[in-house]
Amino acid sequence: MLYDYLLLDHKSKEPLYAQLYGKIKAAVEKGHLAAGEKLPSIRHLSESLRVSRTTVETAYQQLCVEGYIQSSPQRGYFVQEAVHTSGHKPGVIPQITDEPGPKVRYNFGSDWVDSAHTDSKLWKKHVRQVLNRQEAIASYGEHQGETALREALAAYSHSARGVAASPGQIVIGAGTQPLLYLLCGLLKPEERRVAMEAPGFQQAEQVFADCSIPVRFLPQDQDGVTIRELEASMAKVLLVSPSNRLQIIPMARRVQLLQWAERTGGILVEDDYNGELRYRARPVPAMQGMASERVVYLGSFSKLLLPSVRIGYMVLPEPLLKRYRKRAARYNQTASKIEQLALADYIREGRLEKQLRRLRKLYAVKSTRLTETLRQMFGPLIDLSLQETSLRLLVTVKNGMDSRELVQRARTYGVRLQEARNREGCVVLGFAGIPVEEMAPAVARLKEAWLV
Amino acid sequence: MLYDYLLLDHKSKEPLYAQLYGKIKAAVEKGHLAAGEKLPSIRHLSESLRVSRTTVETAYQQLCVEGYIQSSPQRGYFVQEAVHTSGHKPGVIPQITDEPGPKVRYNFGSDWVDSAHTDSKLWKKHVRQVLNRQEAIASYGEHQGETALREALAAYSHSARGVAASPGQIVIGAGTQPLLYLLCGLLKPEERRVAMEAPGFQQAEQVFADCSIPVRFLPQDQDGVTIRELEASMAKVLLVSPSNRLQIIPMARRVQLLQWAERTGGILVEDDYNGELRYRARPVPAMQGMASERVVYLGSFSKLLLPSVRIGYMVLPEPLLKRYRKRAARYNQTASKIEQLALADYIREGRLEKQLRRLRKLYAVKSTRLTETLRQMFGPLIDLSLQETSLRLLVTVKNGMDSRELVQRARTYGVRLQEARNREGCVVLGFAGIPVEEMAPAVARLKEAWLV
DNA sequence: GGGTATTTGTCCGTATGTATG
DNA sequence: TCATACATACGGACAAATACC
Repeated sequence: MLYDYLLLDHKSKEPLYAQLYGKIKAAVEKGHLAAGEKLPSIRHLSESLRVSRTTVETAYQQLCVEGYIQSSPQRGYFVQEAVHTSGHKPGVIPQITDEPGPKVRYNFGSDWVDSAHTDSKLWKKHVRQVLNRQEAIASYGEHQGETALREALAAYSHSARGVAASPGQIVIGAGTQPLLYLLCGLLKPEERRVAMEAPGFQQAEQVFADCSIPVRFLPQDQDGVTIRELEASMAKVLLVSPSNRLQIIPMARRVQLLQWAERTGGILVEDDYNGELRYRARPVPAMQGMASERVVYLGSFSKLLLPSVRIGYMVLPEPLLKRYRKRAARYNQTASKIEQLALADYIREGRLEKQLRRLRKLYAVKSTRLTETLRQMFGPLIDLSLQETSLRLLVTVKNGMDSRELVQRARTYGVRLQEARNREGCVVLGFAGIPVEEMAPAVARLKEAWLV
Repeated sequence: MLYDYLLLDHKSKEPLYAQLYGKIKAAVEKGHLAAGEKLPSIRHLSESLRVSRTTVETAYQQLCVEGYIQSSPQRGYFVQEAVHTSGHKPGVIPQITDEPGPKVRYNFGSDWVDSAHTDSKLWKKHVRQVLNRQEAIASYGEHQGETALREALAAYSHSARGVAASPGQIVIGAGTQPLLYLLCGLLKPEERRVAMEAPGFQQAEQVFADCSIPVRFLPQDQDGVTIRELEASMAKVLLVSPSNRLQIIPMARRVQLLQWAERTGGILVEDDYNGELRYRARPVPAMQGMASERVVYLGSFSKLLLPSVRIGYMVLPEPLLKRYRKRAARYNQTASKIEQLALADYIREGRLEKQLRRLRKLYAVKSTRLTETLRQMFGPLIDLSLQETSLRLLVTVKNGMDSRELVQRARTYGVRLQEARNREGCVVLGFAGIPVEEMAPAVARLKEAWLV
């Protein structure tokens, strides 16, 4: 085989792998490579082109991350099916149909994920394997969650997030909400005073409301909640989302928060939503690892694995664990046993970490692409500020419109996005749900909407 | 992954590779990295720490030279086998196990079912089919529960239990507990006064406690809760389990309860636990069907299908439904989407009703066999009282032992069973989990335990 | 149809060129 | 000139999927 259209220029300044990437990408986009078609194997192509296997591998990987092609281990690389259909891909279905309006064509809502890049095949395989274990489906699950999963999570959360937890400290649940209910039940009467960073975490607020636990929202400086406000609030429980903020909480403030907890006997609930998804910045370990005695750690997976898998976990510190054990039997496990066991195997085989690496690369590409496109099209008319871990970009538009108007106008042009709270002229673009190749058209649409 | 103990300080004057070298060296010396343990690969560590591969490589090389670690080409770096002071592994905290006790040979616990009679084959088939529907696993579920399942349940609950519900009134959840939390959130402040029949329904009591809703337990006559006590309690919500009692609630009392609800604006929560499993007596339809405006109906499946499938549903009357709709988006669905869809198909094909017929026959046989065997072996030493719908037999043993002692002694003989609350010398035998052919040996074992 | 050889993606340590003080 | 850090490129080893006998 010669693959002459892929011939590379060794004298060019552009790296070999980049040349190859570009050529294949072009071939896919122009339809020269049909959907489902098999690409030459890494070895064959590297021999044909007289380059190293790594060169080909690097190019393939990048294409893979961006969704042009798909890897099937030990079988080959294949051109993605239907990448460029303009319709909705399965898996990008709106959560709720909030107020109807013009049809949403580009969804920058932060509750979406572009599921084109999940490895549902592998997940299915694991579920199937669990199904074949008769004892797994024919018996009740453990109240606290399957031991196998708790063991896998202890190891994973340690290596991925620096969480120090034994399997016995981990409680599984069908997402964050059931776990929070459980946590509320563990609080002593005098502890039922909760503070949060800012309104907006509706799922949590609802739980506290249901448990009739009063919630205070604390004013913040740029580093997050201040100790002064925290102490003034008289709260005994502070719920923080260190990874889901515009700015990370610097170490100094973290230490202060932990000191507050130890000094006052307070409880720090650390919601590590998407904590492992730092795709660009350097990793910041969970606070739980710094002082596990006063911290409750909350982790989840729906953004990492598949939207349909709703499993979360909570790491309880010793004092709360004691209270939990007394009443564990009164809480039924909410997460599906089969999915728990499948997830345990998935993690144990290191698949989750692999998936994570893949997602990090993908989101790095997406954020770069979005940033570049915005800069290019709007120039000095916008300011950008990328949230380092979450999958959102904070955009300040300097065209005189306020946040509401920006959102409204975008909406009439078929682009869904969110207002930034407390920031005039700011909107938030969640880019997880936008396929790479739709970034440019989506931004173009925004330009139409905003620059009249 | 994270390797938080290796996190580097980019602002430090010390070179990155030197920092890394020092940290790993310290970890090896302190024994945190055991001899022979594999270090993270250069690639992974460089990605995790967001430094270049060379940085990691330089550190590794230096460690290699100094004999701390060893390179094994194409395999990785490993900690040198050498004598190091042993230390505790990080993050491994001893797990607490519940009291062991003698091995359980015969399990009369009421949370047990005899798995030989579940049709797991068919269930597996349905799950597999759902797995093959890509859109099913690659998208978020509906907050209220999958429409397909709610439609199937509306039809099933009507035909099986006389429940009058449209799919829009049905809310799915991972068992009764999450649904009760949700229900608590729907109550107005003045409605937060709950009455129950008697202590013992721990799962529900715990939910009310978590929501700080006071619960009154009402004295009963033989037909259940009396209206007089109900009115005296000033409760606004009454939780009844009509099918999970020793005696059914007669129609007259049912009407009285419904009238109470209508007269006072009260809410009747009907927990129809195992309601469809009347294997001996004539079926009694759900109260919900008699006056759906004031009744919340709760149904579940774990006893019908497979213990591992934890799906329940709640039928909300119009007034509560309105409140629910307003905040539905704030509650995430807890039940597994895949299992919801599999269950929908299962029900739609009429499998659930078939399974029900099978179980009714089976449990009729089991209860007869158990009753007969007990009478035969113990003669006049015991009194039996069979709960008409539930899968339990209330046994009064007249050998002078109290409930605690009966349970304890049985346990040492490898038989697990439960105390009957508030009844001296009584124990509860749940027979769902004992295969028919093991009834006789199990009872013989009890005889050994109790008749010394 | 069951064992064996081959193909293939993937992981790995390594080497080299280059930019920046 | 040298130390540091990064980007690119190389080929060996491995296990799983597949094709072949």
